[in-house]
Amino acid sequence: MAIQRPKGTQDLLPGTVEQWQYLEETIRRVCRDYGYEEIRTPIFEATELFQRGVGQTTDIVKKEMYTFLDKGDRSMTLRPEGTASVCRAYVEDKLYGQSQPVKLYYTGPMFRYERPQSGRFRQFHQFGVEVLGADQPIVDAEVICLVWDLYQRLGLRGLEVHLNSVGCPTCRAAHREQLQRFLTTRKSELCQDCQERYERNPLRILDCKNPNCQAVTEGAPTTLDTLCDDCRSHFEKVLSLLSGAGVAYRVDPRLVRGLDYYTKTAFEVMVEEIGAQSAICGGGRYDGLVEEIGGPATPGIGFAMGLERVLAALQVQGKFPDTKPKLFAMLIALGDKAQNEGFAIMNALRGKGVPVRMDLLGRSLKAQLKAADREGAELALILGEEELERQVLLLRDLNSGEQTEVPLSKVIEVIYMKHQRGV
RNA sequence: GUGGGUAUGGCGAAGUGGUUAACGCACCGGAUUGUGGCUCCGGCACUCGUGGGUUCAAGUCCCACUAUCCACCCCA
Repeated sequence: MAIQRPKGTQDLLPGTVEQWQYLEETIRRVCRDYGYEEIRTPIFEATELFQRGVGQTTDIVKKEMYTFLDKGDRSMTLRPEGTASVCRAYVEDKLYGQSQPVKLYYTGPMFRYERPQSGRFRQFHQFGVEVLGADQPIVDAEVICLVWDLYQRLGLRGLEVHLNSVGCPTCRAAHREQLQRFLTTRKSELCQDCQERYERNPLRILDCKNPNCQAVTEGAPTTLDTLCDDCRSHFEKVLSLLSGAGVAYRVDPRLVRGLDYYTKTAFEVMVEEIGAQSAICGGGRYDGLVEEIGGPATPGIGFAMGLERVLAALQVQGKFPDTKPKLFAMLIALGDKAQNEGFAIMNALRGKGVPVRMDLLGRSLKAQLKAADREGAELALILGEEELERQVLLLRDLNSGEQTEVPLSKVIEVIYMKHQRGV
């Protein structure tokens, strides 16, 4: 059987690629407007970076990484997300020495070994933003506003920003203790996974989708209940800034992000109608991450957006602009000599920026006209032996059917002028 | 990793055991010789994901494998 692409990957074909380009262009424009600069990091990194950065207890590290040994027996991993790499670069390339904060963005493929389904792939694409070196709540708000603004520019509707604060290490410890105390008598009612989470990472029990666990945790203390004064005022400031900016957010005390590095603000943007995987963007603050991977203590915040999912939302909402490239003229040459002459004319016109094409299959006049029509050409430039003899070219308007003769010596000029006038 | 659905020409899609595998779209060719878009005519699957099995006979039944889709876990 013929070789097929790896499971969970996709070939992006003409017709679809234009949609990606549109999305990417919009992203770059927003980033430029907000003063974020692009960073490009390797697509694979030392496995240890993700183990330490993303966290040993996360699903990503436990079961989803594409890890391999290179020829020097070093363990390498195709990046499952972008934040760890950006922080590594911040440290390795000493970006902390530049004026702070450093505002970066990236787009590119990420890899996770999972069973594919709607909105989930093994190779998928993310656009992400990271701000390093600023701990003020205004940064959290700006980053969320950037996301919101991007969606507005794309024309997406029905979005909801879910917001929470998971606190700092201090209040997190207090929360952990309170939560464990709350659950202590009903621990046996929890699902298998949550029983394990009870010791390792009780916070995640709040996020369990099992209806039984949700019932058990009804009324359990949330991270919001146990925030320290600093975290609380930080969160409140973020909320008030977002309200002022007109962002439609909803505080969700049970929102817990799947990565270990988050502190304080955590958020997700959800959109219905694209299937079960409705999170279109996720992010938050990670004030301990840079230090964790060996850099100076540096606050950070960022998000990652799944481009496949954004495109899916644009698709169902019918928000793509028309991007079909428009053909202006089809040059139809009949016979070998005419082809030589026609080819030269086509090149001259192309040199002046006029979109012209010629048949590449040696087809009949009829077939070529048909093709011109199908490709939406305004004009057909017909050059046969007869015309060549008389040094003219037939100029046929494909909309009206009108046909006139133009001397070969004036063709370039005439067509160029018509193109300029848009006729 | 677990569960369910589906696999027929480039795409969509009939076919519910029995001679030559509907149809639509797309594509190609033609309808007086060098003229498109509409119309008409014609062409386009020695074969039904792969491998076994049942049967006189299988695209149609059974088994396995593979692929794909959807869902769970989790996430983008």
